[in-house]
Amino acid sequence: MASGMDERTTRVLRHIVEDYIASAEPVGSRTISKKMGQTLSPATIRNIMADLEEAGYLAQPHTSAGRVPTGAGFRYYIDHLLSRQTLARGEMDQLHRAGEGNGPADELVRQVSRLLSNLAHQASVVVVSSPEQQVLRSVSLMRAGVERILLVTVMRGGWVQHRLIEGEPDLTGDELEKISAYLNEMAEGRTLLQLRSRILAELGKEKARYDRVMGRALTMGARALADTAPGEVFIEGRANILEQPEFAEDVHRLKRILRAFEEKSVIFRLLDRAMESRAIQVSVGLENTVEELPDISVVASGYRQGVSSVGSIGLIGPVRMDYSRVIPLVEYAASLLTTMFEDR
Amino acid sequence: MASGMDERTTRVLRHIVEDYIASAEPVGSRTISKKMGQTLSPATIRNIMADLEEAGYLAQPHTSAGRVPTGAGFRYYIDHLLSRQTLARGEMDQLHRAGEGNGPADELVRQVSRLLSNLAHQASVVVVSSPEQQVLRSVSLMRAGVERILLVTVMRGGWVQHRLIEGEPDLTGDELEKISAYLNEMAEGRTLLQLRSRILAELGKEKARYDRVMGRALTMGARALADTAPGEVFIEGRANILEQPEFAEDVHRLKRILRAFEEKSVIFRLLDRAMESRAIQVSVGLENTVEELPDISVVASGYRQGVSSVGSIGLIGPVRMDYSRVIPLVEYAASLLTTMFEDR
DNA sequence: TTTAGCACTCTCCTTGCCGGAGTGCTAACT
DNA sequence: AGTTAGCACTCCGGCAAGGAGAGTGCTAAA
Repeated sequence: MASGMDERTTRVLRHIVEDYIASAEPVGSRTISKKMGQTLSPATIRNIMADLEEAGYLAQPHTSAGRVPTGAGFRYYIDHLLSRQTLARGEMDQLHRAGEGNGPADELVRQVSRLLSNLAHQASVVVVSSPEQQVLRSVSLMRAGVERILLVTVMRGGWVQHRLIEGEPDLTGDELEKISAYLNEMAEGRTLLQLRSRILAELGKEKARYDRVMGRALTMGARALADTAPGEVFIEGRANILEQPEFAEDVHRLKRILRAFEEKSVIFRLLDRAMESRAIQVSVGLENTVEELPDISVVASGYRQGVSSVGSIGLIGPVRMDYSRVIPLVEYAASLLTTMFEDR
Repeated sequence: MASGMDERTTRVLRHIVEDYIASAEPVGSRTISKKMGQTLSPATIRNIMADLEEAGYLAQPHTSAGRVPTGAGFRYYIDHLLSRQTLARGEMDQLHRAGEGNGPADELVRQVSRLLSNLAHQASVVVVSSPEQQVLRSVSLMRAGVERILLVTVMRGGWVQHRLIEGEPDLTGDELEKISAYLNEMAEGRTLLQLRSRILAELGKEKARYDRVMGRALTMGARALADTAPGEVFIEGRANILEQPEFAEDVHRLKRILRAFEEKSVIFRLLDRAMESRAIQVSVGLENTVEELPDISVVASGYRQGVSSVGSIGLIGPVRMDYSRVIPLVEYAASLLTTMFEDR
């Protein structure tokens, strides 16, 4: 049914969607007729529009307003009609500079995200997936208080994380260093997951019971890694979504989305499809997996550390987005993150 | 001039401010007369109101609206008329639970902040001042990539921080551990500031030139601590400010404040007065130090680690805030943070 | 000094009206 | 058979007029 449209019809659809993206207002037959160089009269366009409406791609807010693309309309546009804009040299450079600077990984990621947000006039989100699958570069145990030990892990790619181990009897500095060194050796080059199972395996062996350092290292490691860490979320450019009239007008909608931004789990759900897939993902309105936000779109792409995906970056905004511009932007940002983490 | 008001006048002012806080609408003489048990007629109240307006405490949006307190009116109310509400048992318990749980310090602070925001229906902000003045518990150097070393510092109170040292020639794991151990010993119990000057002092000495481990430790330490870290900002409950009609109506104002939330430095400027002082600080509208936000209030209080202030927590919202409730809330939250960091 | 009374002002809501934009349908045209 | 001109119709948005409501300032009396 979707492909049962002739070329003329799809051209009309394309113009409607693009005009609506630009103007945020229902678009009428007259406008489209002009835009297509008068080759068809408004009346003809109206007929076509009626067909498109019947097929579910357009809707009328009320009789005798213009037409507005539906979710399905946007979907069709994105899948079949979209012609991507090429990014301006300057935009690419800006993103590049943001990502290639010096500084800790999280800071750089934040900057890229923020810039992306400003360029797209949408809110930008980065999720860093739970580091379970990531390869460790080094770990260290540090004293963090009375009966508190901190396990710091640095991943390949420069990601730093720490977990608190509480209620651990005090150790001398020397002991702690030894245990730390032992764990570090065991960790390097393994993923967190691998490290955990390795520790559990070692714990079962005889030797662990007799070697004090080793025994302590293993039990502490096991405790620290027992529960999986949740991963992180960065949201930048919340203010930019006020640029979009759909949010500026409707406080209720704005509130819903701001609330969603405060729930990490919601953001995870929004972006997790993109995390797995290699290609860019666009979910339009109702398609997205989060019931609370049926009227927003997410454009996101995963980025990788070596071969394994470690997170994703994307934009969140109203369904009416300039996809032809926003999709290349997100793709470029994602590839930038991938290269950022490559040589680290 | 301020104290040149008789008790009756101030009572009227108080009622006006409180009514306005509750209703968000200009309040008229009739309302106040009723509220004061008819002891004075509306006409009398009107006279008093006229006096108050002349003195700068009230304003009329237009002839024949009611009166609205000015910034000065709020100021006077806060300084002289305010009677604090006592917190509900349940609210205190909630805050307590949020702060006394297990987990890393930043996580707990976030939770407290968030809860505070929800209880007050305002956005909540926590700043953690640059840790220069804080006492170190332990430090550790970790490998973080090719020619990258990570310096992790844990403060008393459980605050964790890390800085990247870039372009550092590679070391064997063993060397790194030794250097780390050496630095750690030197750091414990000192503030970052002290550690830095200590390092610089040692660097000058002869011995550093001959002892390889020591030399490297000192130069790396010096490099890592060369520039001061900026401190951190957590903002929670942005969505809650939409509860306030003044922001829900006025998109422009909302945008300004959301933008401000994305600039750490602005938040620092907003809260730094509170950081130094021991008492709670309330800055009303124009009083606050940030030109971009002349129409918002900040209620904030510093919290301490031992004797030195290490940050502050507060609320940001419209000038029309329920100070009698919000001030005790912020105070309690601040004292909670102080005790949280005490036994860590 | 307080208050009742009154005229006045201003906002806000409702109502009614008009113009503009857009549609659907029909009949004529190619 | 598809396309288009013409036309009647619908709906929104803006604007003006009018009335209700809330509140004020002033004056004169208590």
